[in-house]
Amino acid sequence: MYEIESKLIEKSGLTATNQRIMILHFIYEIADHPTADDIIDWTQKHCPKISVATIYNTLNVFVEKGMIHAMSPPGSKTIYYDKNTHHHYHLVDTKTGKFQDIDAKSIQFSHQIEDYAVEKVDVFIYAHKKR
Amino acid sequence: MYEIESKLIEKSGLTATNQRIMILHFIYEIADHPTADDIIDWTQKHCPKISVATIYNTLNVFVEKGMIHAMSPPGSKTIYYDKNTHHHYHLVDTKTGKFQDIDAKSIQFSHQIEDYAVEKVDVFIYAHKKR
DNA sequence: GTCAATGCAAAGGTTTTGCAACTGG
DNA sequence: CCAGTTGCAAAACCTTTGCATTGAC
Repeated sequence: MYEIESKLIEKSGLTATNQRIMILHFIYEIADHPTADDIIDWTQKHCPKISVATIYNTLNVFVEKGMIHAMSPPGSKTIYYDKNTHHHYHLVDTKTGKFQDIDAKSIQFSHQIEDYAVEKVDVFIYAHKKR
Repeated sequence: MYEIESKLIEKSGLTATNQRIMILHFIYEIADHPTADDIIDWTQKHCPKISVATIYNTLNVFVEKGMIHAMSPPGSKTIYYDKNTHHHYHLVDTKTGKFQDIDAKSIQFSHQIEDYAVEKVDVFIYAHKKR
């Protein structure tokens, strides 16, 4: 149980504690772009006495180590966490507020920005489903 | 003086008060992607006794009315304000942390997202200038 | 046994709110 | 005047911090 999570945590040089495993498990296997609050809710139900301090600290450590991704839609200050897999963008459904991963290949960049070395691109597409 | 700002405020059905004019003036004419804090600093120097409550309220009203744009780079919780002109994206210089507007035409979308009606696209490009 | 990780509660910073006072048309 | 706007201070909110305790190896 939780071998994947444990491995990932240890690979980053951290101790695979219950709290960390549960947080990572939630982000990787259960939640879809959760906020810190979502994570607090779920982990506190599934892990007796995990404290918010630990959760915030852990999330910061995970982001530092590159195990998860943090992002916030432009104009919002809410941070959403995301498993850090391949390169993808986000489609924001403006009706539901839900995120959807979309493939990076659906967007092409022309070489207009030639004197810059692009490191990372984050794209937020706000849209609603056509009836 | 400040005719442009006044017109814009009144066009949105609001009273063009000193406070509102100064806030809008700063965002439109002086600042480059300021934060709420930048706006507080500047307006309080140029407008006696403007309160933070008013500034925050005004910013929220301006955003609602579409007079300005609010955005926060993915992963950050700081909100930056921007004059709302034509459709453009942001190039984030990862060395300096500064934003730069880039033309929307430099990015093309393939029609992979056919069942969604796209309303708005926000693109954050993190890059650094080549040597 | 030792160092890292955790929990608690308090502090921190930012934004919002309630309400009374003010102001512009 | 009178609705809309503002200022003040308090509250709300979310996140971080300090420190003592616990837990992993």
